[in-house]
Amino acid sequence: MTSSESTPQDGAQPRRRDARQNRERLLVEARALIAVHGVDASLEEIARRADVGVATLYRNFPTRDDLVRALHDISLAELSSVRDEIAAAPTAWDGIVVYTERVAEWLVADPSLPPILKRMETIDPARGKVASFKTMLSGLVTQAKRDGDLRTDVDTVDLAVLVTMVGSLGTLGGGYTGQWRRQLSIVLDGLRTIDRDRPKLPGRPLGAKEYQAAVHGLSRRATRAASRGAGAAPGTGSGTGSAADA
Amino acid sequence: MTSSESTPQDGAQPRRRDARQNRERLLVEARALIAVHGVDASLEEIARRADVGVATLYRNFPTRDDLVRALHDISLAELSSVRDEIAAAPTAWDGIVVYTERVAEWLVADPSLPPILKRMETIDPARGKVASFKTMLSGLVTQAKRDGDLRTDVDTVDLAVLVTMVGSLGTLGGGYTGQWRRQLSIVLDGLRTIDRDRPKLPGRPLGAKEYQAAVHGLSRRATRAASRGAGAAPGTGSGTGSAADA
DNA sequence: ATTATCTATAGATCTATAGATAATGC
DNA sequence: ATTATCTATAGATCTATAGATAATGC
Repeated sequence: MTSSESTPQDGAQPRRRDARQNRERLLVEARALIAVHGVDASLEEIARRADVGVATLYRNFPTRDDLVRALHDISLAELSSVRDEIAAAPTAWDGIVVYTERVAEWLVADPSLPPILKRMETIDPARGKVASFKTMLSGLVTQAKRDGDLRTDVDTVDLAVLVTMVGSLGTLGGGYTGQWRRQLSIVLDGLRTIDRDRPKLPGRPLGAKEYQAAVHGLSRRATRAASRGAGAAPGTGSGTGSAADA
Repeated sequence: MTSSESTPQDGAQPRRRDARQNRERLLVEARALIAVHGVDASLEEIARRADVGVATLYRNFPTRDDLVRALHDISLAELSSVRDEIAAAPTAWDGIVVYTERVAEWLVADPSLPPILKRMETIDPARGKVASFKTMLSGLVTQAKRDGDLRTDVDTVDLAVLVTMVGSLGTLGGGYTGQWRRQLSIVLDGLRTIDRDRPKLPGRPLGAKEYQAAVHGLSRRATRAASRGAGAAPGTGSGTGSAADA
C-alpha cells in the first residue's frame, strides 16, 4: 500500500505495444459487428476479424459489458468538444442548433451507437450522454424561449428525444448520408417560433431512382461513410432498408 | 393439372386446427423475440417459447426469411385501412397528417417492425410499404403544396424518412408511449408553411423523474403496451434506453 | 522476467433434418 | 388416412477458461 502511481490494470490501456494494437483492433471490429448485429454480436467473430484469439478478447474485456462500456466511453469522448461549441454560440437558439446537429451527426455516423447506448442504460445508467448536457441544455431551453426563438411548449426531454430520433437514421444505411440534415432542419423548423422566417432546407431531396439505389446499397458511390478515427465501418454490411422503402 | 382450386400449401394457413394455433403462437413469439434481439433471434428459442418443437417451426417456415416475410405481410395488412382514411381526409394536408400519424403509430406500437422491414429490403424489395402508398402520397404532396399547406421544398421521400424516424421511437421502450405524438407534431409543424398558426403539442412532456423511470422500464404502469391482435408483446424485454438518457 | 497471445477444450446453444409418434378430419 | 407434431441427433458455432507458447520492455 505505498500508494504510488495509478492502479495497474484499471481497465486502462495495456502497456505492451502489440497489446495496445490488438485492443484497438478488437474495438474497431466490435463496433463494426455491433453496427450490423446489435450488442449480441458474436464475440468469437469479433476476435476472428481482429485476427486475434478469443482469449485475447476475454483478457481485454472479461465481460461483454466491459466491451460495450469501452466502446461507449470512447464514443462519448468525441462529444467533449460540443460543450465548448455550444458555449461559443452567439444565441441560445444557436446553441440548441449546435447541440442537435453535432449529436445527430455523431449518432448517424456510427450505427453501433444506438444499440450500445441502449445497453448502457441497463449496465450503468449514471454514465449518460444527456447527463453531461442536462444543465447546459435546460439553461439553453429557458433562454431560447425567453428570446422568443424556441416554442414555449417543449422542454429538454423533447429535444433529447428528437435528436435520438434523427440519429436513428444512421441505421438505415449509407445511402442516406447527408439526408439526415434535411430531416433535422425540418425538426428545427418545427421547434422554432412561427413568426421567424424559415431557412431553406440543406441539400436536395433524393430522387426516386437515387432513393432506391441508396436503400438497396447499390450505389456505393453514395457511401462515403465518413472516415472517423477508430470509426465504425459498416463495410460489407449487406442491405440497408427502412420503413420508407419502395 | 385440372386447374381446380387454390394451390395447396402456398404458404397459406394449414388446415388442421392445432396446426393453425401453433403457427399463430410461433408468429407471436417470433415477433416478441425479434423486437428484443433483432431478426437474428434464435429460432430454437422462438419454438421453445411457443411450446412447440423446432421441427414444427421449420415445417411452417422452412427458412428464417419465410418467417420474416410472414410477419411482414401480417403487419402490412394492418395498414390497409389507412388508404381509405387518407382518401376520406378533407384536405391534402389532412391526408398527409393521417398518413404520418397512422404509420408512425403502427411502427411505434411494434418494435419488431424496424428490423423486419430492414430485412425485407434484402429479401423482397418489391413488396414495400411506400410502394403501395407512393402514388397516393405524391398526389397529396403536390396538392398540399398547391394549397399552401405544405412547404414546397420537401418531397415524398422526405415524408417517408420522417415517418420512419418517428417510428423508430418505439425501440426506446414502453415508457415513451404517447410521447411520439409530440415529436410527430413538431415534425408536422416543421413541414407546414410558416404563415399558418401552430396547434398546441398533444399531451405533455415527461417530467425528469418520469423520464428516468420510463427509460429504465421501472414504471410498468406507463407500459400499457397497446394490445394489438396477434401483436408484439415486448413482454419482459429488459431495458429500454436511448441516446437521450440521463 | 514480465506480459500477453495462442491453441485446445468443455459445455451450451443453435440450425436443420430424419424418423417415429400423435392428433385431426373425413 | 392424412396431416402435423415430437424426439433425437449431426454438425456448426458460441461462451468462457486453463495451460502451453511467444513477444515485448527493462
